[in-house]
Order: sequence, then C-alpha cells, then structure tokens
Amino acid sequence: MDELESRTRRIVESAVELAEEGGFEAVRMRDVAAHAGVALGTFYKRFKSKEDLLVAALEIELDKLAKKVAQKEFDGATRLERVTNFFDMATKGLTRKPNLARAILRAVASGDPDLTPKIAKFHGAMTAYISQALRGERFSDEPSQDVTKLEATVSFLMQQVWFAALVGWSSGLHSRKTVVEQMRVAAELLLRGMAEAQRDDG
Amino acid sequence: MDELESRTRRIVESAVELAEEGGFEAVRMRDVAAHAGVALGTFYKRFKSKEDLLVAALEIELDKLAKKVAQKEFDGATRLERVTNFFDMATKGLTRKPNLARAILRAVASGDPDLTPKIAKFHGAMTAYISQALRGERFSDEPSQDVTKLEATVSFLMQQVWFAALVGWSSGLHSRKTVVEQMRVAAELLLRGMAEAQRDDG
DNA sequence: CACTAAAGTGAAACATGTTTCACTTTGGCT
DNA sequence: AGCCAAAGTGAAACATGTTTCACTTTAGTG
Repeated sequence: MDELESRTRRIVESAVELAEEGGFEAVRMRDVAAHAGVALGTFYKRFKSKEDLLVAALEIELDKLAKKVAQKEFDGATRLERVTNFFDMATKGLTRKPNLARAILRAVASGDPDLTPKIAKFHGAMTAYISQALRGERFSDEPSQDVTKLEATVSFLMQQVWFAALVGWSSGLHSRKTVVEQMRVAAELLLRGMAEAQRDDG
Repeated sequence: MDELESRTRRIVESAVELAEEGGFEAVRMRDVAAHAGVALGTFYKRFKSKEDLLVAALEIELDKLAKKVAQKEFDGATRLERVTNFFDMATKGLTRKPNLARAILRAVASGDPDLTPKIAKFHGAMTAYISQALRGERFSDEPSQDVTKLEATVSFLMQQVWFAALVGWSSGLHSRKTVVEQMRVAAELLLRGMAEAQRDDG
C-alpha cells in the first residue's frame, strides 16, 4: 500500500464515509469531491472510475486488517482452529461496516479490467495471510518463503470461498454468522483433503 | 423457469444479444427497448432494473445448460471425473459468450436485495446439478430426494468456488482454462475431505 | 356493440457517472 | 522576483439508468 498523498487520502476517506452511511449509491462523485474539498476534475485525474475509488478503499481496509492481525496473538492449536479464527476476525472486521463492505464487493466484482492489478494484489495479500494462519506463523506483510504448492492452493481456494460467501451475504442470501460457519466447514473439508493429499504425494 | 410472455421474452433476448456484442455497457435500456420493439415504460413495468434484466437472462442461460446436460450421457467413473466434467461443460457453456457472461456476473454480484430470490433459485439449481453429478445420476430438474447433508455441503462449496473463479475470469485475473483447472483441484480436495468425513462420522 | 380496466406508448424530466476545456493556482528553479 | 510546467478548478456538457404522466390501444365483458 503506497503512502497516499494527502488529497488522494482525503478523497478515499470521504468515499469510505459516504459508503458506510448509504452504500454504493450514496457514493456520488460530486459529493465525494465536495466532501474531500477538491474539484470533480481533480478526482478524475486520480481515479479512473467510481469502482476504482472503492477498490482503493479496499486497500485501506486491508491495511486495517493487517494492523489488527499483526497485533493479535495468533492462537489456535490446530490448523483448522487458526484458519477459522482468522476468517472469523476478517469477516467481522469487514462486516462491521456493512454498507461499505457491500459497496466494495460490488466494485471488486464489476469485472473492470482496469482494476485487475489492484485486485490481484489484494488476492495475493489475503492468500498470504491465510497461509500464515495455516502454518501458525506470526502475520506479516512478507509472504512466507517456503509455502508448499498444496498450501498455496488450499489458501487460494479458501479465499475464493470467502469471496463468494461475502457476495452471498451482500445480497442478503445469508447472514454474517453463516459466512463464518461456511468458512469453518470449507476449512474442515479442504484441510482434510490436504492432509490426505500430503500423505499420498509427499 | 416460468413460461415467458412473448413481449418479456423478446426483451430478454434483446438484452442477451446486446450483451454478447458489447458487454454490460452495451445493454442500454433505450436500445434494449427499441430492439425488442417496446416502449421504455413497458420495459420498466416488467423489470426493476438493468441488473434484474440480466439476471433474467441468467435464467435463460441456465435453462440452456439444463437442456444440454439432460441430453448428454453423464460419463465419468469416479465422482471426481463426473464433477470435473460437469464444471468443464458448464464453464465452457458460459464462457462461450464471454461478454454476456461478464455482464450477468456483474449483475449477480451487484448485491441488489431485489434480485435475491432469483439468485437463490439459480444457486439451488446449480447445487442440485452438482449433487447429481457427484452421484452419477441422470440430470433432472427434480432435486434428488436423499442427498446427504455432506453431499449438499460439498456441492454448495464447489458452487461457491466456481462463482468466485468466474468472477476472477471476468476481471481478467485468469483464463477459462484456469477456471476449469481450479474446479478440478477444488473437487479433488473437497472430495477427499468428504470421503474422510464420511469414514469418521457415518 | 359499448364500456372499462389493464397494458402499452412516447416524450420529457431527472439523477448521476464521466468528459472536456479554458482558466487559475502552486511549487520548484534560476 | 520571475517563469514554467504540473496540478487544480469550475462549469458546462454529455451519456445513460430510471421515473413520471397524460394519452392510446387492447382485451375481455355485459
């Protein structure tokens, strides 16, 4: 996450506030610009679109998760416990600001190719965190050096399930609690499968 | 899937054509209405929004998948093979019209609560298909009666992974081939985990 | 056939994301 | 201080999703 120049940060923070109050539609570009004290043209020199802005907000939220996670003791005796705890924390953190979370999810799922690099970065960071939770390492921005292919695969799949579960939550298909529960079940099955695969192949 | 009244069907078909040509943005409501030969007001009496329209298009695409799937011999000796084949077919079917698929995915992920019922229906149908592939049953719109909780869970999780993979494909994060490959790996791990869970619990 | 309610129409109006452009301000350099 | 390029500004214009509404057509009924 780059050091954000003050004007840019103000814009993103304005978007976060407006999104938290009224969701995606409440993030009106004119309002964001006014709230941040910049002209509309200035906004569009820094961000390609509304979605771009909200993905920038995601980077900020990820930073917050990173800080929270870095402080916390990373507890759990088993891989399953650690991973489940991690998703519990991440899910609660995100859904604490539900309207913001929904707005960001919508932006992420918009499929705009311009956003792909930022989204890939986010995926990478999340996958790294999951791997660290798996292994019980202290969280860090530095990815572990010796993550096995299997661990990486499982982490990636868990992240996919998490994303889909959040989108479902976002549409009102299920509750926050259900998201956490889904992650626990997914982790159980994937970790069992992983253990078996290790036994066979390695 | 209800029998669609002719005007409504024409509207959805127009949307499908426009979406396939130029993606989400090319589905302009004025154009859709003109193409379908109805007034804009008529359109808005039948659909709540652009997203609503595209989710209706999803229902049509699902019907097509259903027909394709019902014809085909459902081959594969193992659960893994059958499930992998199913996702291969479903993914190819969807991504054959990439712009349409992207447009639909965007609508589905919009998080609009008005769409939740239709989306839930789609999820239900997909999960049922996956269960049938798992068990090697001939595909049918009627859900199997005796799907175990574990089978239902695994089917649901695979569907989540599929959705997330498609969104990633939609953003250009990975190719169609990668989506299919991801499904194979996810199925391998989940089915192994499932087999273990069965051994333990039942 | 005459009537009525429901459906459709057409056009305008509105809301908001995005672009454009001529002008102004700012920050660093000599 | 004076200058220049980059950044910012403000306002208008544009594109397109959505709403509204007065009028017309259509289909079913007595």
